[in-house]
Amino acid sequence: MSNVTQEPAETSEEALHQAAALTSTAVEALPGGRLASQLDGQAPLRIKLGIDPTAPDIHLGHTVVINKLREFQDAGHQVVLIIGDFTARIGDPSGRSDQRPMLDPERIDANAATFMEQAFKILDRERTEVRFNSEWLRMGSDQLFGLMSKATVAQLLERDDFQKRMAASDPISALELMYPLLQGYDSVAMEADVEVGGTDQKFNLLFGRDMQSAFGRPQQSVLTMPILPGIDGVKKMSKSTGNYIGVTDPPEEMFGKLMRVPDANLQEYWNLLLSEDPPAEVGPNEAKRELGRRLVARFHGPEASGAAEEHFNRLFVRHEVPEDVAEFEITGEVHLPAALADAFGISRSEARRVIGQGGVRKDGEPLPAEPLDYPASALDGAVIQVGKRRFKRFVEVA
RNA sequence: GGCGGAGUGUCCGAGUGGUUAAAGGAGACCGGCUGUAAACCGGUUGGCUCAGCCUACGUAGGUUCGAAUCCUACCUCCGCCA
Repeated sequence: MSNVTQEPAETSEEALHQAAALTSTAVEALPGGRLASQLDGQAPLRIKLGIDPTAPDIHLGHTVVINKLREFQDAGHQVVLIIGDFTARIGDPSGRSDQRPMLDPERIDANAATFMEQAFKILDRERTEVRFNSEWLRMGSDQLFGLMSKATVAQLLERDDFQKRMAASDPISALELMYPLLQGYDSVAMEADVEVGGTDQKFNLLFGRDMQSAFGRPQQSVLTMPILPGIDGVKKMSKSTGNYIGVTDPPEEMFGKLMRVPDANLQEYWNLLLSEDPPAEVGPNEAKRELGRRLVARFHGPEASGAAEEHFNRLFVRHEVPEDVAEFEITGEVHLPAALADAFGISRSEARRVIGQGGVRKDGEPLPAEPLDYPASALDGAVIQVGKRRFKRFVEVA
């Protein structure tokens, strides 16, 4: 029992080499040297990634970690993808400054399904085991109490997120306190050898080790990956802050969003998403374009990438109307604020404001603040544009 | 269980009876400059049948000519004591 956690006396040259390669883009690999000695064993390692299906879409931030899993797969190891359908009901407190609402089960299931679908754009299906953690976490209270006795409140409160919240007098629910215990138990149940996550997951990942040792299991090693900033270049990429690029974003949108990433973040984006340095000999504009081409090609295929760039040039370099603009049907007398509200999903008041600011164009020409009413025939076939990137073709119908 | 504090717009945060749709900041949006970058500059940022009207300051009532501001109850959160 006691010798399972002991490191072998010597680690082979080859294992050291492999470990170095696998940890090259990681921020930390803990504990030091453990991965190398694990790699020395002949059996494939079980690499765990826990995912909370709180949002349906994978964005580029997630792909940093998923890419790492792929590297492990390519080296012959087994990935265990854990869909946190049970833990999602609690909500991971990591990086949170407030409580999360509990999610309902149907939403979680739907999210999990699309999430997996998207993860397989990167992962090798053959070497991926997908499990839902409700499978083992939906336990009886006896077992749950046993689990809870393995950790102290002090340990659970140690984490930075909670310290901050307490300092700010923000609430922490007892349920949230349970999160690391449950996630840690995932590692026990799945016999994880390695767990991968963002640096914001460090506490949870390390807690998994504590749980494993509490249950007399060998302890996993932990790999933390850098957090990709969102397209604002500042905050962590996430759906809720709206600064994300989704894996399923249409090609033009993905390309466009990548072009909006601040130059200062280029290096980071290249390193984390392509595992390369940006080309030194070209300027930031071209480096960003190349980033866009490659990523669009990865998720949508090479043809899509060319089309996306062309679309970008058309709209933002040549300031032309996009090729295919969705149509919006109008009839009779058109009250512009109302039509814009319906066509673009904004309020009528907002529509009025934008018109007043010269932000609404008809076939490229700004519309004046007056009049607000037009006969449908005057707008028939015209491309109406709000701001720089929202377009609708108005079409008169009888 | 007792005592005390707090709940304001997307978020943070001023505001303690009347020019308060509510200071300031962040974010977002529009425009300018550009490489749709960032930075910077200007404007906007509750809704609507828009020179007016309606709805809003935890919820429900009440006092008052008039309330985000005072009173009562309730809900939620925080702290201290037990």
